[in-house]
Amino acid sequence: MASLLDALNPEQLAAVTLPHQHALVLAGAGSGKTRVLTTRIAWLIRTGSVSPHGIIAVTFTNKAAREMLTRIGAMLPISTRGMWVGTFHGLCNRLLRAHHREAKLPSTFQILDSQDQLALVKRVMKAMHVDEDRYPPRQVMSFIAGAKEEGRRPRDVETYDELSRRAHEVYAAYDEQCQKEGVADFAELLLRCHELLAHNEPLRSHYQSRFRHVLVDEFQDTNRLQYRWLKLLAGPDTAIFAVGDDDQSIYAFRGANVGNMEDFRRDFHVENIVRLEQNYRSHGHILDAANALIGHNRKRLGKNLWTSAGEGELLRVYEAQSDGYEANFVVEEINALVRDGFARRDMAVLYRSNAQSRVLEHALFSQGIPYRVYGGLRFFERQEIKHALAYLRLIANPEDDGAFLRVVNFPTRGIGARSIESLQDAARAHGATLWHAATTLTGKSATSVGAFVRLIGEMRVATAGLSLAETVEHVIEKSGLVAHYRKEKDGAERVENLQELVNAAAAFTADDANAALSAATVASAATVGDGDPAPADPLSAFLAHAALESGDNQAGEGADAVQLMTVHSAKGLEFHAVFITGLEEGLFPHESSVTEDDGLEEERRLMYVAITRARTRLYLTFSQTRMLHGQTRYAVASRFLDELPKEALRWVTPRLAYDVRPGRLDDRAWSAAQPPARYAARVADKAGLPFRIGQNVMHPKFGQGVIVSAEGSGPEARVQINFGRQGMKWLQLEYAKLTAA
DNA sequence: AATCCGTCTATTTTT
DNA sequence: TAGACGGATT
Repeated sequence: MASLLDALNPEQLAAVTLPHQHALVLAGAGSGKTRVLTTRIAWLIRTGSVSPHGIIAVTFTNKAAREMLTRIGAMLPISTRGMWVGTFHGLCNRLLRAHHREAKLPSTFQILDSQDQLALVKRVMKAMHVDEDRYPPRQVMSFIAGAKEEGRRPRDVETYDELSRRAHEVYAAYDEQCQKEGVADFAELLLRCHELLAHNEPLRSHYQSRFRHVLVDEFQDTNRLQYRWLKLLAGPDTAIFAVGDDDQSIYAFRGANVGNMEDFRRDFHVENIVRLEQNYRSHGHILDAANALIGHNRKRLGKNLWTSAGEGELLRVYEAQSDGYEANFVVEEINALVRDGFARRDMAVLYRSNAQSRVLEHALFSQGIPYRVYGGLRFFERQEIKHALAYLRLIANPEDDGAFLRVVNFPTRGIGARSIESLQDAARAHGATLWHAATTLTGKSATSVGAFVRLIGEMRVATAGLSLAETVEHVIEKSGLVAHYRKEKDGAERVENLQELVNAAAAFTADDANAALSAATVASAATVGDGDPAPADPLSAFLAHAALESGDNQAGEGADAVQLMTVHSAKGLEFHAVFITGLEEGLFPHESSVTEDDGLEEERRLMYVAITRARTRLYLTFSQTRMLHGQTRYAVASRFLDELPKEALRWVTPRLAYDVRPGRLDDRAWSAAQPPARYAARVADKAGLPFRIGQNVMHPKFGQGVIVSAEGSGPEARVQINFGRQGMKWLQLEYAKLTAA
């Protein structure tokens, strides 16, 4: 026991050994959050206060769930089987599979990923003759997802405008269609599971008494429905152990509700609140900067990180003339760091939006520096994989219209738009699925649709006795997918991926299926049965796995490469050296955040997350000009730079030839941008304005700004000025009292 | 059925 | 700027 708790600091120890009561752990960045969570679980089991069977631990990502399992496994001699550790969606899926009848789902129900979901929304809208231009499917989809995340079915939804009224109608039809096809989108997993527990008292009390400990990771990221789900799961003898950091809440845009932390405290009368403030990651100046920055936020539970590691290096600030120069600076510094013996994989270049990666990649590539870009297409999202999965889905559940449409004519088998349309008409007329229409209409006839129906039928028969891997192998061959991609000129990689899918299926049977599906069933004589099912249908399980865990996005995990990613995806990671790039008003903080409620505070939290990724060295860079949407934009430095303590910063921009302002290294003049002369000259000639684009100006009301663009001439002339935190303004030159600054 | 071309759009993302 | 998408063309 001692060894388990040995290396914990007093706060961590307090959290780990809390009594069997609800608790909220405010875990600052780098404060050993995962360690506390996993040690808590190990401690509970070791002290015999609960069996693995009585624990459920919820995370947001599969990665976090895996990490937790690995670490628990390392701490405990016993098997972690029987313990429910997973994502909200994964755990709900498990419950729904186990109780599919009560949840009114077929045992083989399929999970729609966002791609599938959007396709279904479009299909429903088309059937309803809803104008896609007036009601963009994406917006309708997020309306539906948003409603579900609030726990609302169509009958509970309030509409407020034209779009929401129409979206509401689509929602109703969409839900009906999902039910007909036996498919569930991501939000549906949670909502359906919530309803299952809410409406089925025996089931609810069964799980409530089973799970004596509910542990939640990243609690600040939970949405309303997830919180309600947790509340349902917690019975009178359940203790919820929630770990989170309100300062790292950066997912409000997808429904995360930090307010859940306050609500939790109130709803559960939480008395045990532990703050983990000792940071084991970053040096002093970095933490000073992080603390000072986040101190500008009003809405906080309050926390101050400290370290015993010493002050360390100053943060290096660099102002570039253009995004290209900024990238070059980053590359030079990376080269220098490599020369000093640091691993590239221990350096990260962060940016606010993905579009910024291009210039950086270009610079890295031309210098021959290996790099890896996070994000992008994941394995199970690839076209060829989705196609193969669609065949598999049809074998498991032919009513799946999405899967049907995806492959009915792929590879092409002479089923054109008109035959598909007549199928859709028939299906609609009978209120049935496409499969139903196809089988009843064409029956055993010699039409191409009939041939497709037979193909699927044959596949189902042929794979009935096969292993999962053999099934996949059979399907990718017999469907003609492999042959099709062999013929295609750039198909080699796709064929490889299909082969990789077979491997994934083989691996799945070995590990995941057992871990996920046949976890120890501690005999529950309960009438209810337990969510530890006998490995029901391996194919459905594999398909669920494919939807819930979309796989890695890139190969080359092991390579020593510089890591490029958005600040969002850097959350939870740490690096020796971190570059935060594009620190400009309008970009970071992003311009669309100023109109959102609490948008700026969320941007600031994002910056806080970015800063706290760095262990020893942190670069903050921005550029005077940036190519955005095909246009050069002039920008001023991000206000976040002003919010950092000067004592922690070291200005590293070399004095530029054109820049002769005195004392610029010391005073705040650098926060106004000076564009390269060549841009200014060209535009000034053309527009004939007294002011140049890129020029710094002073306005009596708005203060200092930079001219971003101009239009018109003479008395009509107007200029657009970026006043930094005052925002972007169009001013008529004739009236605006502008002076050169 | 495949390819081409014009139009549109552009924050962040996991499941 | 560049990628995605939809419609039209070959």
